[in-house]
Amino acid sequence: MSAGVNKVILIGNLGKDPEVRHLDNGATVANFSIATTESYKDRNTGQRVDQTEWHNIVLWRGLAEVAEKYLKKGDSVFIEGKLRTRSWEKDGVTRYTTEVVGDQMTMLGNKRGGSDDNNQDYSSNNNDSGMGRSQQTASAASNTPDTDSEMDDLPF
Amino acid sequence: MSAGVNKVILIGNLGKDPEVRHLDNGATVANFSIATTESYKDRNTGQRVDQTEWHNIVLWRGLAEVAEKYLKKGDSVFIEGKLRTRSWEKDGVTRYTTEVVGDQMTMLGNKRGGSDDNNQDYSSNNNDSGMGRSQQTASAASNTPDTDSEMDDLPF
Amino acid sequence: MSAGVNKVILIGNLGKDPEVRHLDNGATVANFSIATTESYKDRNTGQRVDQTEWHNIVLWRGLAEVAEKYLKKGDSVFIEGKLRTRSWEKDGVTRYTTEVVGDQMTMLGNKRGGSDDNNQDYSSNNNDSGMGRSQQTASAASNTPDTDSEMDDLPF
Amino acid sequence: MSAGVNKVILIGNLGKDPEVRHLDNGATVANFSIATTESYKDRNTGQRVDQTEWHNIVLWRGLAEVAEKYLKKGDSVFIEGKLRTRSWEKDGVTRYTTEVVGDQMTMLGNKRGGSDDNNQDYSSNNNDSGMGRSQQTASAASNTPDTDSEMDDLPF
DNA sequence: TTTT
DNA sequence: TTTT
Repeated sequence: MSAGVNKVILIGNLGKDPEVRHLDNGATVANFSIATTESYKDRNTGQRVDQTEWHNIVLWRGLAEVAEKYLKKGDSVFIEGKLRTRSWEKDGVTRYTTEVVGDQMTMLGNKRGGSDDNNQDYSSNNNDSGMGRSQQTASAASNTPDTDSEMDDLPF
Repeated sequence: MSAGVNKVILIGNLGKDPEVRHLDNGATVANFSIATTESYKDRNTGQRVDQTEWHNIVLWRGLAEVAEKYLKKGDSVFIEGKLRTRSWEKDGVTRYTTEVVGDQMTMLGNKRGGSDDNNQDYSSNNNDSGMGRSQQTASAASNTPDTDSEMDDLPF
Repeated sequence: MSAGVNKVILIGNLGKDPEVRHLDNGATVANFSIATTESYKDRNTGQRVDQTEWHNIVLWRGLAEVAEKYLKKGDSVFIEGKLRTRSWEKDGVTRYTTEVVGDQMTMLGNKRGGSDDNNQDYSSNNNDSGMGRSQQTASAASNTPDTDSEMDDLPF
Repeated sequence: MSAGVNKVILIGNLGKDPEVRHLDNGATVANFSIATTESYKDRNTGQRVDQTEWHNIVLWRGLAEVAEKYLKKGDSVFIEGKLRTRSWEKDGVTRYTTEVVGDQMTMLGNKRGGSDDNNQDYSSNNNDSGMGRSQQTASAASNTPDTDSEMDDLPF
């Protein structure tokens, strides 16, 4: 349950390879940034100006493992997720970082060849990351039994 | 896994009370229509014209039960789901119906009072429909053990 | 103004080349279908089953011209738009067709080579379809002055 | 044109009344925060925990004026927009703030009565804010002629 | 830091 | 009718 809706939909390119950490509790987390660019005409100069926005993406468990395995700098991805703002201290100053915690990801191609052949969608619910289901879930949350989605074998 | 993205986001009002069926296999399904209205200025007359679009919504299991219990004609809801077109025969003619299969629902208020007090979000993954979790899941898919989302007790 | 929200977000592949018509009033309209595929595990057989959904896309004016020029069978596109159900008579029977009227399109690559090089976004508001703005708008709605979006030269 | 997609969809409640500024160039800008709450079950305690996320909203021109006129602390709104991260200096430290720049808003009701009667949608393109169209646009960008959307008098 |  |  939750009050309200918190949804982000992005298509952009990775600025660098993902940074992936394997936590002590068995969970995997991936961090990377993707860029979206909007261009507009400057009122005064009449010139086209590109404005690039960088989005911090966080993926957990199965999605993080897919990112680790398949995503590289420059790749194009569709990310669906939610906004989350974290605060942290540095030099006695509280700082805030807003991230997009992804729960759905589709790889949209890269320049390494075979762009469309890799166009697949992953969600944080079903753990169909190509390495086999149980393996997938196990590495995402080691002490969680892989019975998380009996209902996703129904087409609705 | 899936190739592509199929997502619908609607906010509209129910034209009638939901029709709810309890299937033999224990599943519950709710059907209702919601209206969204767009107004535009007619080029010739200069008059404002309202154009109302009706959307056929289908909800399964826990969401259907929430709809049965709480949704009435006129209520405003947020629905997130996917498009699905079904075909059926009638008088030897194949007909098509496009529906929105909801996987997320938020009630946005009604005119019966208590609008905001009821503003709650439901998803087809967690079965938090107010009647208790196990009960909820049981009625949605009778022979499915209620272990569907050990991971939703993590805030990410 | 409009009451409610009516939004569709799709990523899929064209089943055929777009059908493009140039209307007498100067407007261009493009029609094509895109497929999204979801796969699920059949409860009884345990087999993976692919379920493909076909979406009827309609694009107007500038977007239609971009489609005419750049989209081909098999191409992958991101489409954002709204649902619209039309009714029409045939043999005395009223039939309904639900379409997605696109107002935003991003080409996500194809198999003809240069996938990412063509990854550009178009909207029904700015008419930046690569052939020059005024030209674009003129063909989209011949008797409409190209002053439609002075505000889109601001980056917010 | 733009490369990629940058879209945010929120439904939440205002934490305070909007702060509205009327700039020297005639533009109006509104800032406010809305909260979305997600609840999850803590693994260890088994308790339900509410996690509230605050989103910084920025609205310009017509939307800002609608916010100034109609939105109050506690009100529920639907916001569609895009993410934008700004940086600013303070005490020699660069700080970042991520905001949602809204381009669509629907008021979903309040506790002051008349919830549904006020359920209307506004966009940053058409300036239909109830005070009359030209007035609306004029205050949003004083030196911009009100010819911005001849095409929005077509229902597609 | 990406991409067009 | 596409795609993986």
